[in-house]
Amino acid sequence: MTQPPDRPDAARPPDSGLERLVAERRAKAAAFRARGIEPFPREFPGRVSIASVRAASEALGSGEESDTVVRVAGRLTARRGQGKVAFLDLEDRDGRIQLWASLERLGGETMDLLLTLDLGDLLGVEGRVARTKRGELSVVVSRAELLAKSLRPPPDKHAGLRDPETRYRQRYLDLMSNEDARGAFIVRARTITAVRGFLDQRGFIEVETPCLQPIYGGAAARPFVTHHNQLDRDLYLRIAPELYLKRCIVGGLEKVYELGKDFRNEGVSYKHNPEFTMVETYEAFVDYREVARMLEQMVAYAAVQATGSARVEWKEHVIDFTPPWRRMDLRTAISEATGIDVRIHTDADPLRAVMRAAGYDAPESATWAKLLDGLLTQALEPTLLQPTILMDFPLDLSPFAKRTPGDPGTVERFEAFAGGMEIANAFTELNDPDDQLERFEMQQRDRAAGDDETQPMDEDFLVALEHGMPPTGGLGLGIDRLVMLLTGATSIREVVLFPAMRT
RNA sequence: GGGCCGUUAGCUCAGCUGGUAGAGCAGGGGACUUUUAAUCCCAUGGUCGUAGGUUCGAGUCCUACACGGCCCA
Repeated sequence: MTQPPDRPDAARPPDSGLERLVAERRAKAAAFRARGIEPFPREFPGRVSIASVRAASEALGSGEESDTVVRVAGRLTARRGQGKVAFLDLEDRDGRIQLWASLERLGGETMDLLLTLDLGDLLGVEGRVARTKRGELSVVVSRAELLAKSLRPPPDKHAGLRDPETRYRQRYLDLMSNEDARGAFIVRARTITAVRGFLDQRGFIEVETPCLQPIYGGAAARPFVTHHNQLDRDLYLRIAPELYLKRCIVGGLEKVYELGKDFRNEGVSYKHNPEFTMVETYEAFVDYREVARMLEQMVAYAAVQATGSARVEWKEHVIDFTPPWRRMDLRTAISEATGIDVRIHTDADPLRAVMRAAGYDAPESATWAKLLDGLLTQALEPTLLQPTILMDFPLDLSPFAKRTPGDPGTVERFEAFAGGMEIANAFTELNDPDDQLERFEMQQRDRAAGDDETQPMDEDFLVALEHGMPPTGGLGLGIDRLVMLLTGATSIREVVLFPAMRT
């Protein structure tokens, strides 16, 4: 396994490669101190971003030097030339710019500083902006200051860091050496800002509800268990904020959302991380059809804000989030995709037989609803590349959704898919406390039958519903998966800064 | 959980049928006043993921394990 490098003072054979490189860097830091240069100074005032320098200097012609003096700071990523003139590349979060250093302008001491620096050191410079004869925008260095000494060698300046394990475990190395990695997290930040802005603008208020919950609920998942020492009781990390957000609706907050982490004790895959980010919204007085309209507008808005377009490249395709999205009835979609009509096979045994005959996985213990869900996952979901809203789910899979009038086995629920993944889940919220009690009881029966992803009974939530919850449309949108789609990432680990790793 | 692949210098990677471990970059010494992966010369840097096994001899073959990646469940 690839371990993070040992500390330099750790016992190891003398003069090993890394130890020597670190010793050389430490010796340089000591030499700076001996000359009265602090290798870790406290500030670099007046610094502007490299991107802003570039934007302000577009008109500068080759061979021209402007009167503008700028102060830029960042990491030293490359150096060309030595002796009496040198070119260095300085990189900050949003850009890279060449530094042009000459003995003539700088004098021996500063020139020596620049030539003694190591790649990876943090550096601040002041100078006029110029464009070289060959057209490269540069800062003609008149002052230079070491801002932080890097004591360990950075990844390769061209190839960057490739090893996926090191990229995830030491993400800072990925961020400093791979511009794409940095870009993905900038898109992520913009996406979250856009989602918040969209909801705020529509009159939602952002609320915060407990992550540590005495009873978990709101999704079909196994929880993490933790313990409060003083209260001497176990608590669960939330699998969803749903039941608390509905309490807010009961209280009259009318339109609420929460954007934050949920925790589900399940396997890790390209689209699952045990902790992940979800936005849940609840709006009083609307049903799931209105939620669907809001979702497609919100996602299209976020895509434009984060990437500049509602059309994004995904693998070899282009996904177009422009509303309206395709809407299909779940059962129709399944029979079109599989040839299996779940409206004919209305019991578990015949459906299981047909599924097995068609080559699908159909566990003996699965109920009819679970089998249908299996068909969705196996046959339909991977084909849903363009944004698609599948409407009307089996009641058994949806303990918090309102029944469809005149169709007792069905609820007003939709899931949205794109890129072959589920990205959102929504329903007309169940607000009849007696029906809710029945649903909890159904869940208890399923648990007794061996299902370990059922909802535990939540009496306190029922009491809240008994005080009266307005008709409400609710939504959960997976932020990580949305960001995957907006960045072209094929693994959730590419959009989670510090993904879960073994040990 | 199963299958396949990977783990060699700080980084990126070679290393064939088993025969004393290589390159580029980075780092060290030197040359160079407009470079763009700068260039040129010199020297340096390795418990080949871990533990066993086969063999006269293992980076290479076998087994187990660890960690990772991809696919499947």
